[in-house]
Amino acid sequence: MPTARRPYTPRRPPEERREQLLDAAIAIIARDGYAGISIDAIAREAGVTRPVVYGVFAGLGPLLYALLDRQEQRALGQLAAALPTDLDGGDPGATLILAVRRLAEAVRADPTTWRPVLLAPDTMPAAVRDRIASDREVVRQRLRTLLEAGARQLRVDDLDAEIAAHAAIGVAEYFGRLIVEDPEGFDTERLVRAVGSLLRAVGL
Amino acid sequence: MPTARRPYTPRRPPEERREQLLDAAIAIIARDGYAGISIDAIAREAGVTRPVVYGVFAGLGPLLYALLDRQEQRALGQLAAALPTDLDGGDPGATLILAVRRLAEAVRADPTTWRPVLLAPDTMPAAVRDRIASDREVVRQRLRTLLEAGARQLRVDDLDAEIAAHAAIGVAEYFGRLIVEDPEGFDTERLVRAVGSLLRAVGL
DNA sequence: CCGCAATACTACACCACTGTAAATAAGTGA
DNA sequence: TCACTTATTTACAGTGGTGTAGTATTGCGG
Repeated sequence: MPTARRPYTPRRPPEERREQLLDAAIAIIARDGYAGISIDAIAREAGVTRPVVYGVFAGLGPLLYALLDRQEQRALGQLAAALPTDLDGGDPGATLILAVRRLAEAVRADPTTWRPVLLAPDTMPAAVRDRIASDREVVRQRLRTLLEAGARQLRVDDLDAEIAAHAAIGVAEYFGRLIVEDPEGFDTERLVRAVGSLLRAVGL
Repeated sequence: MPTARRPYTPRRPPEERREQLLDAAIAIIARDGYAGISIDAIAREAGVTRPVVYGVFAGLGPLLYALLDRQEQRALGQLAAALPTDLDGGDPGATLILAVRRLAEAVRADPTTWRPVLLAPDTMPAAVRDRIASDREVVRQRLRTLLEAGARQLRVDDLDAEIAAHAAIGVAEYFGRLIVEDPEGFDTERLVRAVGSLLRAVGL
């Protein structure tokens, strides 16, 4: 009796297979964390054998890089939508509150996109971590510019915008992780209120 | 010609061997990150064979847990030394600035202790991560109490101490990671000055 | 200086994952 | 319906790690 042959998975053009494999990788990360990721696990998750994966990606590193690339596009898009380009003389406080609410909602609505960015551990390939770090720097510079504009507008002259931008990124990523890990247990409005009273304490 | 026998490493009583192995683990983490950790790697680093490691620890999980345990004692000790127990009617601003400086210096002086706590990736055993999470909660509650006392003293009545404590932990851990990853490139005094001007903005 | 318990090492069986060459099935166009 | 391209599978060789049973060495107490 010959050993039963595995039934063929439906054929897909490479581009479609590629997306499917990235989705499989995300599913594993969401279910088992980054520890569970491997070419083998991804192939299994997609109901496919390893050579299929190698047909589309050169290895785990490139696959993870592609994954980040895809999720990063989405994350940066949501970020751009939440953050103003410049202040235009508008009310900096209102702008901040709006940005906070939008970001919190974006992360809550789409944790799958944000998880690989906010929770990338140091077991990720160096290329991936470097990319995330450089994205973070871009966002931080933009934030710094905004903070400087806000400070000018409010006649604050002793703001260290560099440090402040660091701190803002730190808090934002922290709350982002909180949301990703427990979207239900997070109260966006309470956060917004807290930002509101901080603004009041600073004097608008 | 019989294959050359490996020379015996000097014998050590278990307690001493235990410390040596934990030191070896730390060295690997510092050099290669958490990705490089394994019983095998630790044994090699210590110049010893695997069975020696198994003689002291039941496996990688228990070893990492023991490692965290040791470093955590040191970290919590430094934290306790940096954070006041209560405000006692002292100046909350000065207290905060002192705490910030002490913490920054503590992390800079001893990154080896803090790295496993601040940079524990999700590839760490669940037991380890849970322990870190619960430590964080303890610190956060203490912080919340301090913030409430400070708010009372300053006649601030709309502070959400829960959220504020979260934010403070978020920023503190972020800057902590910055220091651990690049102790030289970090300017403690500049950070302290920035906290100072924030305090001034809030009105002392 | 010798016996022996404590401590270390060797060797093996096993598992999970990697990467690739060769075989096979599935569609597609003539 | 048949040939052919393309996508998928099987099979194998290699790597690195785990955990343990058995054996050798060390160095201390007498």
